[in-house]
Amino acid sequence: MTEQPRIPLSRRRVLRAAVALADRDGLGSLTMRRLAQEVGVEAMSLYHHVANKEAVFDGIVEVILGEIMAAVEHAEAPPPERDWQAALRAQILAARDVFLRHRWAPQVLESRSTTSPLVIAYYDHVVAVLRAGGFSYDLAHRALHVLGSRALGFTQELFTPDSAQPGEAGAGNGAADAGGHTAADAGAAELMEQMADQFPNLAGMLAEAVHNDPDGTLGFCDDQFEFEFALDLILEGLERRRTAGH
Amino acid sequence: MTEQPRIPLSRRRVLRAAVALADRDGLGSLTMRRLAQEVGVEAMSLYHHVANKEAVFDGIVEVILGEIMAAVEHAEAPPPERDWQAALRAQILAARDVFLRHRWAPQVLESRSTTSPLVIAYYDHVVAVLRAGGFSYDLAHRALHVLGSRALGFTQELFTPDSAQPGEAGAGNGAADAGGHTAADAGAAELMEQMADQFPNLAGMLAEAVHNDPDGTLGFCDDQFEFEFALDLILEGLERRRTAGH
DNA sequence: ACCTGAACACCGTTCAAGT
DNA sequence: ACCTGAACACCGTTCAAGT
Repeated sequence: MTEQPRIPLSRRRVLRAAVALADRDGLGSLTMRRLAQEVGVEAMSLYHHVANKEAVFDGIVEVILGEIMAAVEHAEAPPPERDWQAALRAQILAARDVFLRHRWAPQVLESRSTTSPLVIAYYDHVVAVLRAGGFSYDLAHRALHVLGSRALGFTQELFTPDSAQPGEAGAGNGAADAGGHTAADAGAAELMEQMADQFPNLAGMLAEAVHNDPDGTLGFCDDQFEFEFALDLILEGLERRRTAGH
Repeated sequence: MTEQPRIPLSRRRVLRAAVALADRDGLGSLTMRRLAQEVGVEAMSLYHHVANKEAVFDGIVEVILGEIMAAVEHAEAPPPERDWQAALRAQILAARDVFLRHRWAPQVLESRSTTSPLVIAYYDHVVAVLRAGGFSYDLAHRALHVLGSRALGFTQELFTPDSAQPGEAGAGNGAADAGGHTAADAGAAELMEQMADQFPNLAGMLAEAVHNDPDGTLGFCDDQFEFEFALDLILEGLERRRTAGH
């Protein structure tokens, strides 16, 4: 409609449209029919450029990892021989920026059963940094396990002590909307008390955090701050083991 | 067929069947129709006991978290006031055992958009242990972020430097089976060389690990060992920050 | 109260047919 | 070579009807 279908379809164009669609409407909206519609074609035409839907997921993982590789290359960091911690830290935070632009990407990445060669290449690069920093292969191997997905710049949070995050979350046919219209008004304090009964320790944690931050400019959980705190703790622990000669 | 449908259906029985089905055939086989078949009923009958499929997923998360709570309560651990590291370590490893029995559980847990009250209760207990160990609320909060899902006993591995894991992995209509019949014989060494070219650092890591373990009784990645190494590194890092008075 | 059959609105995917 | 329409085999779910 809005543009004439001049350029012929290609695998690349399909995958870029898939990424854009997931960015805009969430992963649940990424169906073959919707994707076809997005590139102005019938669903079955997609199969000339991708084998099936699994291949689409593999493809968008490739796209995201391409962005990560580019971001890592352009990151400003000291040579790892001089300061491996600063070098790895800069690389990981650069990778993290990509995931902040594509919030659905961790979920897709974790859903892949066979590891993408680009993921392997990324971890190969991490090992290169560690080796340059004086790690044995053994400790480098262990470091990969300790870092886990954090090496790529994200952690899947099971539990955010923040207020409930709104918005769509998955495939979601809108449900679970009943009886929530008192949450913002008088119900807030009541809910707080209820939580204090059931989860006294978390409630205490929450109460103190609110107290410490009266201006409320920062959220209770500043994810970026927490991510860096955790990352530094791990890097420091690894350095300690390295100098201990593991 | 094999047993008469004596006892009437119940939410509890539906959820236990769902867990058993996921254990046996994988998460991809968990459809409303298959589940109904499993309890000897038509698919539509399930809707008298669960609201919809999302409710089934929420339900089996409840079941697993119930198992975890029970396992944690029966774990042998010193009182956290005396040794918080040993106490938390024992709790986390007990929780981990449950996930080792239900390999699909992490994926379901991470797919939930609203955090289960049982997950909150679990993390409340973690904070209790930390508080007893002398943590400020602030540092306890940070500890939750550092631990992430590791507090529950699992880490989602993006990349296992092991040999490719076989078997089913998801919804999987069997695909990607072409041209793999030389993997076990002469192809292995060839593949090794190919990897050495593309991923020199990982290849070096792999080569040394094989050399260090000539008997081959242990895999390259002993996950339990790695999990405990990472956990101890983190616990140690947290203790260091605690005594530093954060 | 609990279960059912038929039907609806979606999926991913195959196949024979168009240009 | 690339795209299409109709069809198939699955989903989750609704609804009116059975006992």
